[in-house]
Amino acid sequence: MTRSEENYLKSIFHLAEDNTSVSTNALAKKMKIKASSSTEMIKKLSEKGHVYYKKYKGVKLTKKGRLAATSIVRKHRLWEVFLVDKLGFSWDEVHEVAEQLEHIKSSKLTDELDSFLNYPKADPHGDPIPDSNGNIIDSKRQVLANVSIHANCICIGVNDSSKFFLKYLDKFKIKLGTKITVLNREFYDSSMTVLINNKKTSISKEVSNNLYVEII
Amino acid sequence: MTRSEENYLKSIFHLAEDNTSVSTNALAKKMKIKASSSTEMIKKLSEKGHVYYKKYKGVKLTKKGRLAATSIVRKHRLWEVFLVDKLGFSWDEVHEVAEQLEHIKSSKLTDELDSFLNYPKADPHGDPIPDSNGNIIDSKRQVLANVSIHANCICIGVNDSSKFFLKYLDKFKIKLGTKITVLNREFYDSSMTVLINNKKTSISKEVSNNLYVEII
DNA sequence: ATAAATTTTTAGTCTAGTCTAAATATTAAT
DNA sequence: ATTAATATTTAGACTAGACTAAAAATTTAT
Ligand SMILES: [Mn+2]
Ligand SMILES: [Mn+2]
Ligand SMILES: [Mn+2]
Ligand SMILES: [Mn+2]
Repeated sequence: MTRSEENYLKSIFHLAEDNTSVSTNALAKKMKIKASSSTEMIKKLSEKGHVYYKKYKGVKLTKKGRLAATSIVRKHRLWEVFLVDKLGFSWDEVHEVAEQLEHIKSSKLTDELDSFLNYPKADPHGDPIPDSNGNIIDSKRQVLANVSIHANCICIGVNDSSKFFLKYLDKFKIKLGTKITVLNREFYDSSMTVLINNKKTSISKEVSNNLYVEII
Repeated sequence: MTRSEENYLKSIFHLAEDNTSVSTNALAKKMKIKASSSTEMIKKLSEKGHVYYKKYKGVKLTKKGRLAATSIVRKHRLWEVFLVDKLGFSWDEVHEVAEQLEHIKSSKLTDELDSFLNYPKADPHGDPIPDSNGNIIDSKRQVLANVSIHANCICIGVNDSSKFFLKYLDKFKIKLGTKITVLNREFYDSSMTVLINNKKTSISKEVSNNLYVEII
């Protein structure tokens, strides 16, 4: 499998973790390539048995394709943990490097890394780490925006791993494990007033929609 | 820089660490490609200022090319240390994986890795690790074959990092740090009798030529 | 139900990196 | 100093993966 093939499979997986059908265009958009290119690659992946493909009907991962995809995701997230826990990277610095490291081919490496890191369940952004069979335990996470008033919750993940969002969170001292108490929600703009580190803070809907929390 | 360009520079470096001229053919042989391919790439590297090239006269690294090459070697060897010291790989398993890891682009990663590993001076095969400026402290290593009789020495490296040789050494419990006393040398086949771990062992010239030692 | 807009595919082109076969230059041998 | 052998370069072809432009299918709007 080439690096390019791996990236296509990973993108298809991310666009449809539930294994619904992914359109040529959606894939092209996600990968920042032209639709004609994704059509081409889809054909090749179909030949190789990684996806089901019917012209004009989009594409779905096969068992084999899904396993390949989750293997990449597993490596990506394990490396992110490594970078943060062992090398002192911050959570907004790891993604680009993990994009490279995820393509290293050595199951021994992946498994030893997993062990070295003490079998982490989630990456630095709270995303679950698939096991080597492609299984993902997805704790039904909910978004802060949907939490009812007066609830106490803990930040357990982010829905947007962009530098911009992560640095915003850093500024407000919000990280995984941070306790958040919902005080109020504005009808007008869906902004929320919350208590973080014993400080009242106002949070826009963009932010509350991108924070995963667990009620306690 | 593409992965391929990096591999060419690394090969040129290994063929001539002393920066003598490398022939098209030697490069092709080392990289297991055809001479025509190396000619092509040499031209491109020359365009980009990584090598000096005069038709029919072979190729030499420029300052810039040498720095690029040593950067790859630095990464290769640091990753090998990581794999052995942190992930429990044996010294005959690390090379293929390091061949992939050496192409990861992130100077922060490389430098943090170096720090995490406690600034190792040599990789698991005793090869020196270049610093980030491309400087290599090469302790003038000598080969066991050249050591005089009755000398006491310590194994500090191997000249052949192939699985075959490394596994041979494992079988005889020879590793970096192992003390070797030279007892005798046969005129006929240049084989040596040596004392290793208090056991008399006979060693062929192939082996003694591939073991670097330090006299104590 | 047709027409318009959108999505998807096809056809043809480009670059990187490889190859084979042929041409040319260099080196070694007579 | 020629000739033979070897090394190197050139020419032309191939594949992977991208692109643009145009054709075809599908979806949406009238
Ligand atoms: Mn990531
Ligand atoms: Mn992540
Ligand atoms: Mn190596
Ligand atoms: Mn090594």
